Amino acid sequence: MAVETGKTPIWRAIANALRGDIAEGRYPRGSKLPTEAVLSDRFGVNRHTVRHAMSALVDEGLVHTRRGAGAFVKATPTEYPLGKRMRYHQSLRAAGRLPSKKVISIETRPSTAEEAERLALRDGELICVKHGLSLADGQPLALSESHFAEARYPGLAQMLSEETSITKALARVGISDFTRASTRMRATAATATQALHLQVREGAPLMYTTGLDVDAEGNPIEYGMTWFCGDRVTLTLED
Amino acid sequence: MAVETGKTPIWRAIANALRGDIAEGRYPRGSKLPTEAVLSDRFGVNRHTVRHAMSALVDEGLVHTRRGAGAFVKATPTEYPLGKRMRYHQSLRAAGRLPSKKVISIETRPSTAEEAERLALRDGELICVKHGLSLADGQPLALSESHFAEARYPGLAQMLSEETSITKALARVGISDFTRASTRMRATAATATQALHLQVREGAPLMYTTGLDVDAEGNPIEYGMTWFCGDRVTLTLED
DNA sequence: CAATATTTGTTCGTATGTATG
DNA sequence: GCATACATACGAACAAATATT
Repeated sequence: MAVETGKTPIWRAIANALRGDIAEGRYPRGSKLPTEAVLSDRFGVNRHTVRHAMSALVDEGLVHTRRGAGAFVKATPTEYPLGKRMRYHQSLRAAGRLPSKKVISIETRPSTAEEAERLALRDGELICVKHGLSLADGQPLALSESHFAEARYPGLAQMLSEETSITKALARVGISDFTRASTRMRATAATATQALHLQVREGAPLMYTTGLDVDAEGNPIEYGMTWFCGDRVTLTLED
Repeated sequence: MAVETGKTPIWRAIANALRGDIAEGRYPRGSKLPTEAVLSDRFGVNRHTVRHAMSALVDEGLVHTRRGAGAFVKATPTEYPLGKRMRYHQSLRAAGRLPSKKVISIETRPSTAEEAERLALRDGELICVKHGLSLADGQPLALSESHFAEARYPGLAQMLSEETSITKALARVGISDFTRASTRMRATAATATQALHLQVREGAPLMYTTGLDVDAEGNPIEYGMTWFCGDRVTLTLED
């Protein structure tokens, strides 16, 4: 990938290029990156500039360096399959990651017109909203906001605070199965608060997805919004 | 949506918030935005600051204003369905947009190891690469890079330069049908060159998708990369 | 139709932080 | 250190177009 001029500092552009290459799988997990000498030659910059970029990648936890040996890819983006039956923990374990979740807040409040429409409720009916943070190998991966109709699932707020997984909490209120009905995706820039939670720069690219989960009869169960960290996840869509 | 502190100027944060609201459909196409007075009160800022944000949205072509009347939503993000049979022109016309394409460059060169693998070629075999820009209603929507095996489709480079649509060019070399085998998505920041083509800020969030198109027998035809402008497109995924 | 209220557009002024030379 | 320029943000007033009563 070429590096071009502009407002972006050169070292950051180089870091972006290397991060992209790692993300694309050109440098798989565990593989050795080109030496600083090769990189500084390839990009036409001083070795110090390459070192600056590399140190940024080390800070991000993407690569680690060993003196005399080289720089090695520590983590590659998590492959996250989109589909009717995606489950967070399951998907991440399949990708060889250790999944974990942190609850940021759980609130019960009247729904807005939009939320009510998505969940097929009357405007203003109570909904249970869970804000959470999803991690892979301890690294923040995504922020989520999940909306449920309070009246349909009494005690759900309590369950959500006790269980780590939404799937399990839903099971405890009698929802044994659900599927994804629709997904919408956009790219957005991280706000200051999002950046704080995801441990990225403000303005960092995020994949913003909204989705509706329904039961076997097609009744809406959960209306969810997820902000994936653009650098750390690749959403995949098979056939 | 709340506006938070940080390095981002307040007017830009407000513009982002409004852009997001429009994208989410909270303000449908043609609807009136809240007055400057209401917005400046809601965000707790001076009316000038709101005006600055609004003027940015006007510049983007997202909103138009009428003195004495208000600010109105001019365009909402194009809905772009992902699926086995997505075709650019067809999808955009379905979304009520006027699609057009611009060819940036067409080159024939030896494939890299990665490109060869995706297209099931021997390393170094010639490939035909087309760089293009997709527009909706004259506004840049996405940058694309399409890779084809040169040997399999003699004369394709010529066809690609003559036809506006890849589908038509492929038809002229005997490919009557193809489907999308797999799609991968990530969020990235626009580089300076990408920003120039897409007419966005450097660092603006893009949806980077890579996909492989195959024929009825599953043989790879096209390996394509597309950078969608995050603010102007919503990728959708039904059932 | 006319009077009035609302809303955007414009032009002053003030102040602050930051980058540049 | 200092002067300069620029972007950001707030405040007040008025003009012009539109909407409403």
